[in-house]
Amino acid sequence: MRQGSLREWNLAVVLGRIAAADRPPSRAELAAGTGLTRATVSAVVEDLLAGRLVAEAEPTPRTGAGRPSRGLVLATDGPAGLGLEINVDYLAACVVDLAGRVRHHTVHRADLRPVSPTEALARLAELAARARADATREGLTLAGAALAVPGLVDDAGLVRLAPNLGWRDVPVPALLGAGAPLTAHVDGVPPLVVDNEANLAALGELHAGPAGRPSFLHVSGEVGIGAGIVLDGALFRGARGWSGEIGHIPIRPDGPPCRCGGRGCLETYTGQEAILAAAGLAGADLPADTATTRLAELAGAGDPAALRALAEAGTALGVAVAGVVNLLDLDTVVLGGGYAPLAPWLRPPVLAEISRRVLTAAWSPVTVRPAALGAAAAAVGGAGSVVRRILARPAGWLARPA
Amino acid sequence: MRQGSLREWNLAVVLGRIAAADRPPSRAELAAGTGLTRATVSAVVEDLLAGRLVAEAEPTPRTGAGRPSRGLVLATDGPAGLGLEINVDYLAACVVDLAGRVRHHTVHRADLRPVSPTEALARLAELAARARADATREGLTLAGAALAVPGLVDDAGLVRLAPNLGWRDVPVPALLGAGAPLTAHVDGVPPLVVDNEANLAALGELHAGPAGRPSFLHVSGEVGIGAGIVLDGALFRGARGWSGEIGHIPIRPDGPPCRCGGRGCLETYTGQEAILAAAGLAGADLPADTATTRLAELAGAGDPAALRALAEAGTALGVAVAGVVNLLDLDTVVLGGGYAPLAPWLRPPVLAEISRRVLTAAWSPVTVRPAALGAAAAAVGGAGSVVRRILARPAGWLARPA
DNA sequence: CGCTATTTGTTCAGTGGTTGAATTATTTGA
DNA sequence: TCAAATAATTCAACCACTGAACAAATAGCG
Repeated sequence: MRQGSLREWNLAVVLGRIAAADRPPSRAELAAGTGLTRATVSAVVEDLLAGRLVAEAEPTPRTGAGRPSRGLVLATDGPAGLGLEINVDYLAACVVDLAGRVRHHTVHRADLRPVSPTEALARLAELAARARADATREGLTLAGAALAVPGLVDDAGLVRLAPNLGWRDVPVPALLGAGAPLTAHVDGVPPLVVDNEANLAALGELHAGPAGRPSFLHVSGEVGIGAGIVLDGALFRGARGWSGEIGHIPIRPDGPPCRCGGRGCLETYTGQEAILAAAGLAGADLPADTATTRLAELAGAGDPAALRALAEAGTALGVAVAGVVNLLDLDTVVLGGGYAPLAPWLRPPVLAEISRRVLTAAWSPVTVRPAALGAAAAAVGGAGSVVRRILARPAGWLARPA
Repeated sequence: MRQGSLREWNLAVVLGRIAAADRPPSRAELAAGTGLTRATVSAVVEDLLAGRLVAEAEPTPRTGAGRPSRGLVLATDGPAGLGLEINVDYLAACVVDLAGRVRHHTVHRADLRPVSPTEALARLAELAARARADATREGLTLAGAALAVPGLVDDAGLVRLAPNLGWRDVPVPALLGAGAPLTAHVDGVPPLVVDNEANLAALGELHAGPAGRPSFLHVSGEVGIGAGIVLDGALFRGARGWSGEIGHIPIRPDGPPCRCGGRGCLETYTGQEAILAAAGLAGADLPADTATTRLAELAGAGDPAALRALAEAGTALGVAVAGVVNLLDLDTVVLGGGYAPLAPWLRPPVLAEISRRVLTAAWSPVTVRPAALGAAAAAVGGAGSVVRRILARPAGWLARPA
């Protein structure tokens, strides 16, 4: 560790406190909270103010005796993150500022399966350009972009396999034109990172949820089933970045064959297609989200086939989730993606399996809840991950060439 | 971060490099490796030498031109860790020095099930006293102790549940007399930490194995089945410290009932008792380790019942492990505890299930290997965790009152 | 044997960043 | 109007790292 690292570290510590506080903290409060002296905090805050990462809040009318403190808030006219998402039946773009507010959000519904990767990415680039224009108009500077894809992605942004999209070895950053205005690498990170949809959705849930360092499993039920694993407040990506393939956890070793080559995988019981088929909606040939909405309506109306399909799917999901909870000792499971609207019916059987199968459930219960973020959660999560990177290491942003 | 933290950090960085190096590094090499100047490294090393954490190695006869370098090694007469273990059929104590060498090791075989916790811990205290005397004779200073228990342990060292030992809510630190000579808290950590046997065994494997930041699953097959999860070179304990309960992952949701209340848990297929019963060794009433040895002999001799039992157990284990590997994207699975001697027969079916069920196995193979540490791996791992704590934060040790 | 090249480790003035106390700024309450 | 109280800044001191110069120790070579 060099000498200058000290200042870098303290920039991150102070900025992190400002971000985590529930009300704008003063310099004095930051000093008390961090253990640094007020002199040091003042110097650090001066750097942050100069770099447009924080701003002084409007003075609050009533405080008490003494010189009034000036609260510090995250800047809403500084850097922002661009979040993009390609999924089977929609494209999305959004912009999130440092404070975590969604400042722009577009969702474009269309079945992407018959479309070539090149064409799909061209359409996405259009959405991105519009988002960028919007951001510039509001005085924001895009600091980077994250693209969510429903598949396995390697470090270079190559989409190795996106089965439900029919993609294989698609070099996304090159095709997306590397997002012309984002060409500068900030702090060694490329301007566009491509990541798995489930990972980014879990990140979104992490930052939308309560503060702290939670551990939870975010299950994303789309055509496939992905999971994002958050451990101690950090996304766990696995040795090669391919963690979370929960869809192929074996439920019955001799169950129906799965396209992965195994038998009785979770996906054959709880994948979107399996649920819809069991509910008698298979032939309808509706777009996936419409079909899910329809299923929720039927279940709400008490349709027996729908209720039975959801109960069975929930039980299979519960078996898999119970194994994960036993293994990782998680206290929360989040139902996201296509499962979020179905949560009222999936939750009871999942909870039942957990309480049957998790050793420690008796002492400390496991929470199962729908995702806090709605549509295109992965896009929002991706945009959030961009600004989080700046919050975690502000020195890199402050030292940028521009 | 205070100003002094800089030095604290650099002490840890330099000490870590010395520990990780495969041959004693010189101050100059450390400077080149860390990016610090030689002046700084010299100052840091002086502190470490004064604190008896490192020592200068014997000068090597041949070097080349220039002033000969003086290699630095971890001290073997400084702090050491005491590792203790209570299991169903043995007690163990060992002492590990900073360099990771086992300087003392005693295993005392006895069936602990009919013995009261108080009596068992009294016997263990005796082993610990002997280990301590040995350590003192060799010039070592015990810096702390870790006790491995086959059960769920909370932060305060209370054993909530050790089913195979028949323990429930046993306040171990109080009963062990808190190990009289270890009463000082070093750096906020109590002198005795109690932890799960599988966790400590995994830690032992982590440090005995190759350097780096590996991610692996260490499966410990004793009477119950526990697993220690190492992610990015760190043990993952879970939200409440109860991770790794792999024994109750569901294999067949409608399989035989398990004492946990669920059905078809892994333990009902691959627990020690289940394997022995399937091999026709159930009635023999041998101590567990003897029975395992006998089973290995039978399998080695080609006994059909033994081979069939092991193949079936390995398949069930493989199903569970495949799910874990899919979920966490691990590249290594270690067979430890009672599984280590059976690894030649368990490995093929486990590998077969992994290659059938793990999506990414085709691109990057998963290694399945027996544990590197032998008997009482958890005791060695626990002792190692004590000295690792010092290596990770040497300033705390250097600043100790004594 | 003496000289040079070479590499290691130490010394020392210089610098960046934190520290602690004193000082200034701004408000409330008597 | 003034004292009390709290917030923020200023400034000399200090700590740890930096860079360059220097001393130490060895190999190679004539």
